[in-house]
Amino acid sequence: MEKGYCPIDTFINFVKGKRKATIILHLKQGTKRYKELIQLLPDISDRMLSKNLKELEEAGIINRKAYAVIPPKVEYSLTDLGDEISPILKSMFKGGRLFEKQIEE
Amino acid sequence: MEKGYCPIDTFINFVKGKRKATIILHLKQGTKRYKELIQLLPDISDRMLSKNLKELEEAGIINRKAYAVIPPKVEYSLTDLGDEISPILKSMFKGGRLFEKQIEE
DNA sequence: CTGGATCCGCCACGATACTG
DNA sequence: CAGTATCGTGGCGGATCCAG
Repeated sequence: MEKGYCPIDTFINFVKGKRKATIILHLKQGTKRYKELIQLLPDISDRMLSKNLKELEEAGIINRKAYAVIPPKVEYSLTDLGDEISPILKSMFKGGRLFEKQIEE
Repeated sequence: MEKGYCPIDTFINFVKGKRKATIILHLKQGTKRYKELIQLLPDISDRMLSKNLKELEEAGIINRKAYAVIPPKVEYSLTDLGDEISPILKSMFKGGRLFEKQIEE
């Protein structure tokens, strides 16, 4: 992941893609299928969801489990690493609300 | 800041710009001048630093204090809001190290 | 149902040069 | 010293079509 940057930048690079963080929080609620995620994220395209899921998988944040059945069935869930970082996302969630609040003023 | 997204995305949008987060952490250490920041962030361009500083100022995260002297002197410091979110950045810092660790393996 | 492949527009970012 | 102006570039993200 690039050069000897600040770890914060590393973190952001893993999480910034479109709605990656939001995906993680949804998976924190439990295992989800592809279609369920699409419905939970109404403003994301197929292409972006699959791309983000693949990147999250490569980053070791989520597990991908495909069943060899017809029609296809794929389940996504958090890895241990995903569990470790989810509290950080939670605090970012709270932090984001601080900003939203001040925008209204 | 776009639509009714998840607050996490709001947070990321405020902080993602190249090395904005790193700037905040440096200012957490105390008031800094423009030139000091440039030296602390060796891989950032003038244009990016001034742009990020301006955005952070508009976001209410930092204060900009210019002195009408020659040569010019400008000091940057964190606002209360900047103080509030800095612990979140700290935890992102720790989270980033988790990723870096696993990259090596 | 779960994606991959392709094309394309837009914006963040980089490098350089210039100003009060 | 502390920026702004300008130009060029790469990659993110959207839309659409196709495949197993």
